[in-house]
Amino acid sequence: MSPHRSRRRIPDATVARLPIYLQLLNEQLENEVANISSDELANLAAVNAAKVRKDLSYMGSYGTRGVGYDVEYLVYQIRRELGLDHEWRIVIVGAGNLGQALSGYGGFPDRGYTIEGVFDIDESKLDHVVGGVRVRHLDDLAQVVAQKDVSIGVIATPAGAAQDAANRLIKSGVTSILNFAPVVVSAPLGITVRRVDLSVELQILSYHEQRRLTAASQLRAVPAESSSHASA
Amino acid sequence: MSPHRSRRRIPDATVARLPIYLQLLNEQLENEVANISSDELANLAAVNAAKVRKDLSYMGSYGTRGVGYDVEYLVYQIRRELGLDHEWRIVIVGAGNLGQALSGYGGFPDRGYTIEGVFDIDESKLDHVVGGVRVRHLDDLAQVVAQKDVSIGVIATPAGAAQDAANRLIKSGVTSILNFAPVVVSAPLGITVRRVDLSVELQILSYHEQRRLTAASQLRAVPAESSSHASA
DNA sequence: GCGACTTTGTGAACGTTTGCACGAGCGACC
DNA sequence: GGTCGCTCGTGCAAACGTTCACAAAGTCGC
Repeated sequence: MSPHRSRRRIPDATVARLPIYLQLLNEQLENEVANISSDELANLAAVNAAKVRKDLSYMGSYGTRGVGYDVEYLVYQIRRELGLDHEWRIVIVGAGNLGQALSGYGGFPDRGYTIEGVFDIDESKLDHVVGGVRVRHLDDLAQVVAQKDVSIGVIATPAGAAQDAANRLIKSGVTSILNFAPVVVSAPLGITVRRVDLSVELQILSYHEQRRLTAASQLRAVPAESSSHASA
Repeated sequence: MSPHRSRRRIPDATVARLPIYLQLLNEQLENEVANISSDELANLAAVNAAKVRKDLSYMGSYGTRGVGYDVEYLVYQIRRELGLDHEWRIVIVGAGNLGQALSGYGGFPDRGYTIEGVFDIDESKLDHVVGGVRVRHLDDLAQVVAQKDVSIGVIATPAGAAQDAANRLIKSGVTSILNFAPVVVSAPLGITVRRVDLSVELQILSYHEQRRLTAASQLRAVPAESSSHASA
């Protein structure tokens, strides 16, 4: 079977960078750039060139020495490795501001994610159309998940409703959950849960900002340590 | 001056976890839990207890052996370390779905972030009130930043407008930027930029999902490797 | 005040990630 | 077809992060 699937395991740190490379490479394609060196890509992504090469080498990717990488082929390879070469069907629970922002987020359909439904329990939100999808009652979740064979659920509810949303998603048969609510939801083994808290990033940012301020006021006249972090 | 500021540098990995501990501890406070052990906190955060202790020890925190940590004091310490013990004034550029979601995001004011303005160039969005703040024209950005002494800018524009937004923010005097647009924005040294791409997380999730699927179909009858990742 | 028990704080071992440095392969040009 | 210059792929060492394991330091009951 599958002659070229799933090679050696790719390090988590690398997996986290692949989507960024992918995006940058897509931009290059739009600008009709056919070829790119690890050094150029590294500059775009604000990382080290050796890291780029090592990351790409995990995919068994072949660049050409003396030349660089074929952008189109690289895009193809990264997409395949991330599983973006087939369609992912997702549902969003919570049709508030965040749920609406996510439904309308262009990055999703672009990358092969189809939003099969947006759900809420608030009567006043039902039947509104957000991002081209009609908001349905949460009670219809299981049916849609089963019928459309949805494997990923996105939680965009307030904190208090997140665990319930997770339970319903899991019961419906979803196996991966992306949780935007600012709580830790628990799930049985075998369910992958990732958490994104918008305010966490802000807190990390203000930590660095604060650090810079106190450093500046304490170590006056000492040259500032290198700042300008980029990417996450 | 300042008898107890800025001790040894805290590892990035720890800084990224502190906001999560903080949130969990706040929940405990609401439930009138006055004391917590590293083991309990570790369970809540889905991490290892030794990691919790080490993380907390970087702050010079003192738990009590045989008892645990005083929740309230821990909250105080983490807040101070993250710089949440004073007010941060932020502005949001982009009043689309995401900008609105962010303005309305409860987690911000809760943690000492004040939204001083939401800006857009789309005439049709001006003067709408989102999250209690009136949308103003981007041309007013510099004035507000200067007047209110804003130090953090959030970019919630479409990809194409992000770099311009960043330039304007930097020119206005903002020193830290949180970028939600799916592009890498460049900034001079000394400006801290963090990037959050909502679709990156989804791609990491689908990578794992895909991996699980192919593993299941290839290594049938081999017990599944431990899954259920938690947190980011 | 003492012994049993609990939980912290941290040294040391281990694993992962990064970055350097350099050999190897490719294209271009003479 | 040989030489030169460029860029990949990767072994290795250093940096960083995680986990174990245990002494130290506390509580509690008697």
